[in-house]
Amino acid sequence: MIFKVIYKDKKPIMRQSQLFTRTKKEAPSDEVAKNAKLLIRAGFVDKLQAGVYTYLPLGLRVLKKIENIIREEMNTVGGQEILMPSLQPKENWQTTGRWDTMDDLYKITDTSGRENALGPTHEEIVVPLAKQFISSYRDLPFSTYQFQNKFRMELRAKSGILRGREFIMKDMYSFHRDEADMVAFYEKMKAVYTRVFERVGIGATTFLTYASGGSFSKYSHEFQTITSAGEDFIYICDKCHLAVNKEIIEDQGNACPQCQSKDLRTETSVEVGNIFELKTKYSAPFNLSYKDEEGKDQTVVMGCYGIGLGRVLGTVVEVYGDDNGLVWPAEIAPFSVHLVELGNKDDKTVREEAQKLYDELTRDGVEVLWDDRELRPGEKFAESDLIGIPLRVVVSAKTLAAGTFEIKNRATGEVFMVERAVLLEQCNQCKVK
RNA sequence: CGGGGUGUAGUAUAUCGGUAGUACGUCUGCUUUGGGAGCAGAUAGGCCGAGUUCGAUUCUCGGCACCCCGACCA
Repeated sequence: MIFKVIYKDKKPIMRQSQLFTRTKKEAPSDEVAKNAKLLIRAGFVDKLQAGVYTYLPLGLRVLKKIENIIREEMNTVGGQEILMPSLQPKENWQTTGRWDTMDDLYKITDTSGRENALGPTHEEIVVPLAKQFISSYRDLPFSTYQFQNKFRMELRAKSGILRGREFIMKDMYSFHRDEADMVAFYEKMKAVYTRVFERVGIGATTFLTYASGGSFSKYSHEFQTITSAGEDFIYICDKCHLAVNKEIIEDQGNACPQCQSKDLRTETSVEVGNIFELKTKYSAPFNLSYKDEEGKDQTVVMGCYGIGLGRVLGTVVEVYGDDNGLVWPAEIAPFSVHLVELGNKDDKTVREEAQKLYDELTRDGVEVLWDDRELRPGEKFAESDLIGIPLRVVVSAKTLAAGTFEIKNRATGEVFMVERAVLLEQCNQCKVK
């Protein structure tokens, strides 16, 4: 009977009494990183071992929101989504030489003695793949991407979910006839990445960061988000909203590469995304080439573009989390509204009102987590703050008597009593389009 | 990988070379209901292995795990 009710609408469970996970009052004593403490306490993730995490229902919802934002943005530049395997033959890695040179490569041997790598990145797979479909300059350019679990044998996994041994990454690869075309695409990706981080909610604290390495444009680029949990140091030019890393400072003097200003401030930061001009580094060893207009063979020029989803999620927690718990930006919040019902066994009117509101909001497409449990108010409030949904709506005997609803903005802490019409408008505003 | 720290119940902790205690959680009952409640009862624990000892959770050695600093990080 219960199952019939739950699956009637083919929608995920959004009633908290049905959620199999639970929050904790205290974080595990060995966790220091804010993201790990809060995400574990709130029941968003579970640590299986160092650097290896399970995403629980609430955490997965956030991860999927981030994934969808990235997907939409990759599609704007014509990226075509695929999914490549984690299990990768040794031969591919020998072709590029990285079987022997990559220290953090997971190597596994099966019972027949066959050796494979667990993919830490996918150049070794995507290049032979592209080779099957590229023969002429007419086949270029194109780009393809995936969301996929990467494996890296970090000697020291750390900072909660910011540096894992297994993590989900969006990796995109672009294929071009020459460097000019690749660089043009690369420049587009800078804008695309900027938009991704804006939508995720960390636009103000994320900086395009110039690093050394890109010989064509003189620089390579990273996207760095300011947070005390960061492992990197960046030097920020607030005028241009960009930054340079330590290498550039050391090699080229401490000036902004755009406006030449020397008025730079230092911050610790996390690398949330990066873009690379691969050029022919991987296309050459695999002989990935095309015929130009004159029928001559030319080597394909490549770029690649990565974003670690878990790292982005963890960074958001580091940036916004407070003493009371998580605080989610609207676009990636697990739910838009936390409907907290302060009911009473003997009085069903609160339950009925909550049900009515829940039905109405969900019909409008608002994602609602409904706390329908019979617990004391303090516990429900504390837990609501911990979970960090942007808008909390309370339905109780008090609000019923007043003929209003109580709403609380998690980020600002502001509480208002509002009429039903205002409430519906507010809820619809924080709805994710 | 070098250095340091820590391993006691689901979580957080205490004590002790001599039968391991508390709080939260969970379960039962009653009370309570606007900021992680109260009473009563129940549940559940010494990372693994070796050594010293009459006896080890405690001391010693080894292993493993986790955390921190560093190195590393397409």
